[in-house]
Amino acid sequence: MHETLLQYISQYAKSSLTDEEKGLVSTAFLPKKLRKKQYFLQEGGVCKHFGFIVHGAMRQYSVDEKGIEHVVQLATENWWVGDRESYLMLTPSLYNIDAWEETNLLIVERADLLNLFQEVPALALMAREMDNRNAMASQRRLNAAISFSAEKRYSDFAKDHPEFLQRFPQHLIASYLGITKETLSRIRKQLM
Amino acid sequence: MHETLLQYISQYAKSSLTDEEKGLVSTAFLPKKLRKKQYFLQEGGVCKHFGFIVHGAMRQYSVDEKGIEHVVQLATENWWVGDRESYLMLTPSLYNIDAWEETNLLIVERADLLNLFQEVPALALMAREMDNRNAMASQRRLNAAISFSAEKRYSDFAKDHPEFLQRFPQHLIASYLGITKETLSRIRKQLM
DNA sequence: GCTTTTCGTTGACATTTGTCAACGGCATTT
DNA sequence: AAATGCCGTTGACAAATGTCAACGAAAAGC
Repeated sequence: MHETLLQYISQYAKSSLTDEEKGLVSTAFLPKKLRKKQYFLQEGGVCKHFGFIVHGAMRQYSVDEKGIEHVVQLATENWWVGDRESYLMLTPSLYNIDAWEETNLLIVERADLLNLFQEVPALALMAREMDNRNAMASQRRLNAAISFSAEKRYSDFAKDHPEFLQRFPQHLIASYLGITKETLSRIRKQLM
Repeated sequence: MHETLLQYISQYAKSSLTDEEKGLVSTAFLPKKLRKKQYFLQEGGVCKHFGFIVHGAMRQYSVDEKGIEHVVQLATENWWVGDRESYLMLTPSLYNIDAWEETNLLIVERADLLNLFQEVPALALMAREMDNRNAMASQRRLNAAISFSAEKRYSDFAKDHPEFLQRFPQHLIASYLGITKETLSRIRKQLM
């Protein structure tokens, strides 16, 4: 169960873990199973855990005044879930995070993670690497949102994340791209 | 000249610098003056410096196939400028960064900054704090881009950054919000 | 196996936003 | 003072996208 995570850490930290470090990590990250539609975090709640997806698929989204859901993130195996702002500031989250498919997570508590960063340097390195990747991805997505047409956003997405097209229904993809499901349906039709 | 930066660092690192550390920082950060419209970074170039704005106003933007500029960031006093992706990956940047007003910067080279992080722990702390703030701001802006109408994006922006309304012309604000200057003009008219 | 939900599509129409051209005001330059 | 360029606004119109309703197919639940 923890093997995937341990391998993931050494891969992104570019260094391997000692047996002791592996033990520390395995102790702090607890397995958790989520059923379909089950919440990992609900709007208004404080994000006190981060989760690593071992198997499954999840989404993070906000809900507007009209009750419409807006997907800010889709995540499958080997992705991290959690709301960074709420986690860092201990403020109520603006987002919901739930399981789209039945999902196996390894979750870690805030305090434990902060300790682990001291004890397992590779984990801190990995976290920094993830932060950087996340920052770069956000910048690109933001630029796409203000610069590109819905059609280009979709074809870029399909090129960059073909696996998501299989994994998530079109209305979630549409929401992620900031358009309605009807518009996405028409764009796809036109791309043939 | 360096006073502003030194104070900024201790403020965000929540710790003060020794005289030796101040010396190291002051040596590594070189003053640079940019005239209006002068580039700090051009598309295709690799971002080898980061800049701290002591006085002035700048913008970061991409240019699409039609030659239209899309502003991804506006920055004034006490902001950092640079393209993170290019800086981290040493790849050609997708963005231009230039001075909107005459600007005084303190710039630091990649290698020097990496060394400084070892020698001045407070600087590394500050950088981490900036990374976190940047990540939170990106998440919010992304959510706004896919969730809110142009009108709401503008009024939120006006509430959060009233100083920018004075500092930058409307067509730059419009671009930052992902709309045209005509649309922004009409939105403003309607908000009265 | 049957029922219920979810999903994707389509049509008709409304709304939002963009495009293009023109104009006047204002500041800067010469 | 005149000329120039930049800026914000407006009108007429076009294009993109959203809304609402309906339908059938597929999947999920019972």
